[in-house]
Amino acid sequence: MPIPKVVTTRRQLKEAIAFIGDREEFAFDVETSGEHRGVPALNRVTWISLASRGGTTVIPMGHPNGYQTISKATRRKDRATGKFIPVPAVFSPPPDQLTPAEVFQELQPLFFSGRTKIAHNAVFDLVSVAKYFGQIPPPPYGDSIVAAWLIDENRPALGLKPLVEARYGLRYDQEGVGKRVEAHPFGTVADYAWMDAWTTWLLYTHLRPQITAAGLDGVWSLEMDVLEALLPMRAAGAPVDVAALERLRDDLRTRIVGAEAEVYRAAGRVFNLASNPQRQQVLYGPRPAGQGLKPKKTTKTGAASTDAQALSTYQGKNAVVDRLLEYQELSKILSTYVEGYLGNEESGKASRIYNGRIYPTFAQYGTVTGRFSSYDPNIQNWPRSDSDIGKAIRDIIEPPPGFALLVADYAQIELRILAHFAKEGALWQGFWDGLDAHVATASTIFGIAPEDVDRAARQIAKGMAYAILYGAGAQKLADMAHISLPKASHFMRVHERAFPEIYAYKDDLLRTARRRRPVPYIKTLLGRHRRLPDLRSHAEGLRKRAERQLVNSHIQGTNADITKLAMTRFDRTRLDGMQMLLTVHDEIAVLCPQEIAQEGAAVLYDAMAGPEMQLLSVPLTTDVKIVNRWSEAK
DNA sequence: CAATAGAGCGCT
DNA sequence: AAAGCGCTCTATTG
Repeated sequence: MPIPKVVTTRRQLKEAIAFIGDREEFAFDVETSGEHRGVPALNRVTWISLASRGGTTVIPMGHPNGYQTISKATRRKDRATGKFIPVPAVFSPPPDQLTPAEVFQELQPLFFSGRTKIAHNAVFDLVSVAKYFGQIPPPPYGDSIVAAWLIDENRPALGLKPLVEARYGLRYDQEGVGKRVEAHPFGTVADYAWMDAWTTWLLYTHLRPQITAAGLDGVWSLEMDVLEALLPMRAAGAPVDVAALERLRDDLRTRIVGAEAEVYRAAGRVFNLASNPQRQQVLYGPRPAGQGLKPKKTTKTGAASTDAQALSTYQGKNAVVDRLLEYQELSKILSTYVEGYLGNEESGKASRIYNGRIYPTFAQYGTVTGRFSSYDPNIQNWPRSDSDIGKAIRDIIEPPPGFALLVADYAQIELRILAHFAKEGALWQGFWDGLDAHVATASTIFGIAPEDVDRAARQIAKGMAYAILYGAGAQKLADMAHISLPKASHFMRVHERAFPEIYAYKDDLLRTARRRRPVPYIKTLLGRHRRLPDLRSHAEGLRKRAERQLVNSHIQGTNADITKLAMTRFDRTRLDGMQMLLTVHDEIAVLCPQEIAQEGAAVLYDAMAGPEMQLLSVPLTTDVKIVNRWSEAK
């Protein structure tokens, strides 16, 4: 029996499910509505479409519209004011539809079976439907966005529409139906949702064999396990102390008003502190209107830079500079981390806190190196705990009563990975001897005993380590370590003599990558690829850049492999009540019932650094802290 | 009005 | 001529 195209009756639903149920794997896609349509823990699913070999179906369950009956115009000009006013579309009543309860009850056997559930960005769709099932559908999973990313991590747009257009030359959403399905007619949305499931199926069946052909089955399996670990995280979100955030808002607002006034007083004029052209005038314009400072730095377009680095020369010497830097710090925190979450009526910012929780999205496909990215909100760039303001921000994560926060991070993991790849030498030995890596490096470079290494020497060594990782030049090192350029060059030469194995590793890696066809690439510890076409560029600047990216990707990507593996291990071994909250590249934070905090910490430790995680030829160590607030961890 | 670019800045 | 991100604001362009 063929599959019905649009399902509005129980009989059709049973037919559709019987058809899909005959298959081992199926793709699905949800359309969501409501205030929180982008938050899968809270949104309302108004359509679900299913596709598999030979058939695709779409199931509406609460679409509000029928046909569009009056005008196609979306806005009209007001005669009196000349402004545009939105015109609400007028629709006929929608057809009778099944309810979500009816639909998900029937879908239960399909989703809670051994069939492979495939979607494009599957975490979103799986968590969206999990609410209706009362639990998260089990693996196996497939994800066409992850597949496309593993095959080409450099692709700028991984969305379903760009991929479908690139592969099939097909464009089916010119009007942006998917952005707001409830604003479109029933038939339009039916076609749209149907296409989403169908194209997801097409893409997946096209891409999945390519994963195998490219030798990426290992990372694919890792990423599907990561996807599984992300589901409960995304479903639960992270609890936030709203009252503390509001107090912080009030405090910052007061301080900013003062800071702003002080800038104006010092400058002798009022201007827009956030406008670069105006800041340039005030700082670099001739006296008396401006401060007459000499620009120390230009932006990439050649303008006089007013960033903190450019102004640092005049710190303590010019009152406008000092006050401006203070203002800048406060206003960054307020707008990004406080009002960005609480919302702000005046500027029209929406709140990002729902039921006392934020729901950051961790995109496992969000970077070219294999790391996660985080957005809406980005929780990976919260200010560090070494300032009071940073502490206050981090501390808005509030464990519920009876819960502790476990915070674990890998110690110097990128340097350990570097030592592992270099296989031998002073860095490698230093990790085995349990030395502080930077102290050990300083001791080697300067030829002094470790106990004689002072802070300045350690700072230079640390700068050196990151210079190697990121491929910085002598100038950058000089800036970082606050030393002269000749000194920096000298230390870099000494470093090269003291750690020949590191430079041999880099050369080797470059050679291996260059030999690969058709495009040069590296493989991380767990087999992830990073392609760098520019490694063969004839433009020296591009080629050198690609060389730096290659070394960095090898190390950063291996770090991502290890952290992602640790997350999957944690997900499998976590005790009842434990919940992963967030991950910041080399760090994992977890909620744990207070009474099992010790056992929980041991489980987390083992997941991150237990015997099975000793994947490197140097020890991989982790520090797990049991705290009440995040800032206490550092 | 919406989208984009540029500058700037938070993090590992 | 330092790798990888996302967010906010202003100014400009469509």
